[in-house]
Amino acid sequence: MLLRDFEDRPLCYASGMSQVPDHDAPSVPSPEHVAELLVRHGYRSTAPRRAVVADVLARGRPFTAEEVVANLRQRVPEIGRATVYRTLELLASVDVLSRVLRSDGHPAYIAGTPGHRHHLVCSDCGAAVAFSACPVDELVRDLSRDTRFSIQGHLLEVFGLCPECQPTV
Amino acid sequence: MLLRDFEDRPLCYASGMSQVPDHDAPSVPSPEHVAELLVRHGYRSTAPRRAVVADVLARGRPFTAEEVVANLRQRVPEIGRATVYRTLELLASVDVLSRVLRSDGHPAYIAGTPGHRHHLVCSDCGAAVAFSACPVDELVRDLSRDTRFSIQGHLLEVFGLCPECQPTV
DNA sequence: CTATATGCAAATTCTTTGCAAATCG
DNA sequence: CGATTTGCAAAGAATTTGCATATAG
Repeated sequence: MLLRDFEDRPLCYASGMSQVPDHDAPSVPSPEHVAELLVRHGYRSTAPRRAVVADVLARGRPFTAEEVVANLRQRVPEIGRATVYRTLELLASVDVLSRVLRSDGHPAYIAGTPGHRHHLVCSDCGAAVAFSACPVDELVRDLSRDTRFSIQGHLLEVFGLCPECQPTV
Repeated sequence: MLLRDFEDRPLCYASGMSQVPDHDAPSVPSPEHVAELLVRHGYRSTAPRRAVVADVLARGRPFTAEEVVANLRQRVPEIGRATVYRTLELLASVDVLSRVLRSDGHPAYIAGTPGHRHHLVCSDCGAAVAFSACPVDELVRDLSRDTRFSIQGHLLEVFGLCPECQPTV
């Protein structure tokens, strides 16, 4: 499909040494926490699922199902493509992952979005910074009142160029 | 693929008789306006493109490329699938359409989004209401300052149930 | 044990591409 | 006319499904 290659580029903001006050690299729950979460929801913690979880938690940027498949296949060749797809959906259903629309137009997931979080994503290298300041809540009240919709949720993504990827730094 | 069927459901807010103060059904530019826009951008206004435009402008909710293909094929059987895909991308590039992530997880387009607009979409029937009040601008200033990203744009979608689709009206 | 989850391969669905023929301006 | 656009058919991706087998609890 000729995806933009987000794999082999350096992370601008990996974790830890962030220069970013008030905003963090996507916070990553531990694999154990996720395993427990699955069990709590009545699912089983299996080896293939743990492999997917480990892969996915290590990513700080949006990724597609196929990217996970490709990467996992290298270390766990026997893992089934369908299992990866199913597990990603499962993880999204328990809010370990969020579905996002990547700036290249492909539907993708992003990890580490417990609670109410959004992402600022670099459209060049794909680096993601999470932020929790969400200005949508008040808007939602207005919309709810004016439209009589019962509002369930929202999707907010911000795109831009991270410092490393800007033309003239 | 078993998509949620947004085709044969009634529009909750079609156009005109909106009960929605300050928020409108997605505003639809005229086919002629779009044709002129294409020409102004150096593209040609051709019959197949006009057919796609007509189809697309009549939709008040997010739709996929395949949905347009299926619908167009009924009245213009000779139209090529590739032409539809190409035209949709073209229309998105001149801002007649916006790419959105539909609540069923499928990448889709939505028509009638001139200027800075967002959509409140019913996750049951797919009805869309556009709104222009965007609370993101101030956030963007903060993010820009704090992260040093040069921010290019954002994607905001709100999901909920329209009045018609709520369990107990 | 037994319900759940897996891997595989095949079926579907979605999207893109190459190219000769048609068409807009 | 000449560059752009189209339709087609085929290639290429992405995603889903059915089912026998394996496994967690």
